[in-house]
Amino acid sequence: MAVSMSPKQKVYQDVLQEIRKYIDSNDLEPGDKLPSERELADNLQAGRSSVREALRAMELLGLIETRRGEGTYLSTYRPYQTVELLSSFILQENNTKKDLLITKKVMEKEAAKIAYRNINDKDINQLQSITHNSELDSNEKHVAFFNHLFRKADNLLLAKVWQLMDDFSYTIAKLSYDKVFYKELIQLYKSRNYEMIEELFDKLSIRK
Amino acid sequence: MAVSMSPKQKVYQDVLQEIRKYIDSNDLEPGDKLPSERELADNLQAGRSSVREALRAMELLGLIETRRGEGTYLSTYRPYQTVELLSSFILQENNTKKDLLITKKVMEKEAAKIAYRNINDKDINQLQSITHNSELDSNEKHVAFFNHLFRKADNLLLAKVWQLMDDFSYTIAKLSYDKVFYKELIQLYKSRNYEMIEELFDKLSIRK
DNA sequence: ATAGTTAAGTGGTCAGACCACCATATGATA
DNA sequence: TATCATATGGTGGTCTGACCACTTAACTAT
Repeated sequence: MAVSMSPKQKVYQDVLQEIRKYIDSNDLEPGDKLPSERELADNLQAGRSSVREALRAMELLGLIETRRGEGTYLSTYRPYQTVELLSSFILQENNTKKDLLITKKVMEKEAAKIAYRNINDKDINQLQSITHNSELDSNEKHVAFFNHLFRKADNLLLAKVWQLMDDFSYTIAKLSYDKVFYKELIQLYKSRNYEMIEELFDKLSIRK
Repeated sequence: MAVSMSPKQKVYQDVLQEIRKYIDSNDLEPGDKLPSERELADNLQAGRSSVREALRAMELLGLIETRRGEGTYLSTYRPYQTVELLSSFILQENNTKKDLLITKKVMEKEAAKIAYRNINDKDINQLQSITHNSELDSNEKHVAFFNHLFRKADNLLLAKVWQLMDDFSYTIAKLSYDKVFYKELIQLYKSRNYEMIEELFDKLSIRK
């Protein structure tokens, strides 16, 4: 039946605890391999399906990585995956257009500001070539442009959340700023004018 | 076999997506009932075990609540189990921590600015009473303080995402700002000094 | 030695079987 | 009629056993 004598606890939660203990007592580190599902089931005297429920939950949280044919491995935990999943549920509940667009803009502004100190001449060239790329429509330009900035902002979490919002806003309303905006922002990077970034964004009016 | 024609995706992840869609298209709210596991498996042409893997993961995340003999219900997101579990697995990653704290701060700053135009004398009093409430520790004050600001910012999405970040930062590092900070922010609201809000936040140094 | 084949191990998935539990319909009783 | 016990069906909880797809490594045959 189960693993411990806890009466109410579900088996998969027990398994979760046991796996944690196992990791602990064996000093497993990210990259190390966990026992196979069958072995775990056997050792913990639980069904393989229960073990899998625990492992799948861990996988979804980003705690482990699973490779078919190979095995299950510990991974370095980053909340990105979890945040991503939860956000997708939050977003679906609050798809107010206004909230979405404002929040997105906020994140873009902050990315632009955080990225500021990491922007070099090469980046400026790349940004410029994006705005001049005639193969992209205005939305694609927008995404490419800010993707670059988020990368330079070096905050994966911020980037992920923004990405999610962008995906959602896509179904609601496509958004890009006035052409002039991008040029002006690049200009600010060129002239090393940090203060004006905030102002530039504030001038933007949210419209579809 | 599966639900969609996505080849690489695991079934339980497809199921997750489908459930999300189901919730969306049926306008389900917290407290509402989901179809039974057997029914879902049938409708989505997946095995019950796969459906369960998805549901267990959702349960762990606090997205659903499950009552034996009754059914599965949507719940308002409560991260209890997740937080507890994660904290027992967490391997402190500096980048993660930094990303999280910065992102959180960004959202708090923007909330403070957006809320600005909706803040009245009553709000100022309430904020003040929060900072003076001796029954709260500094973290609780922080949360209560910004909860109020997010409410006034009237952007539910921003608030929810912030809440999410706060939940996670809890597992990594408790965070509140210097006592003086809150007083100064209130002061800025009082004196109707919008410009300085940005500066006040910028002065904050993220420290672990 | 090298290339090709085979076998064993692993995760991915499903179907079916019980169990424990809950709500409700059913029916007997007061 | 009103009340309470009980049967029944639905639901989640769990296990078992069976395949499949894929990877790795050992084992051939060349």
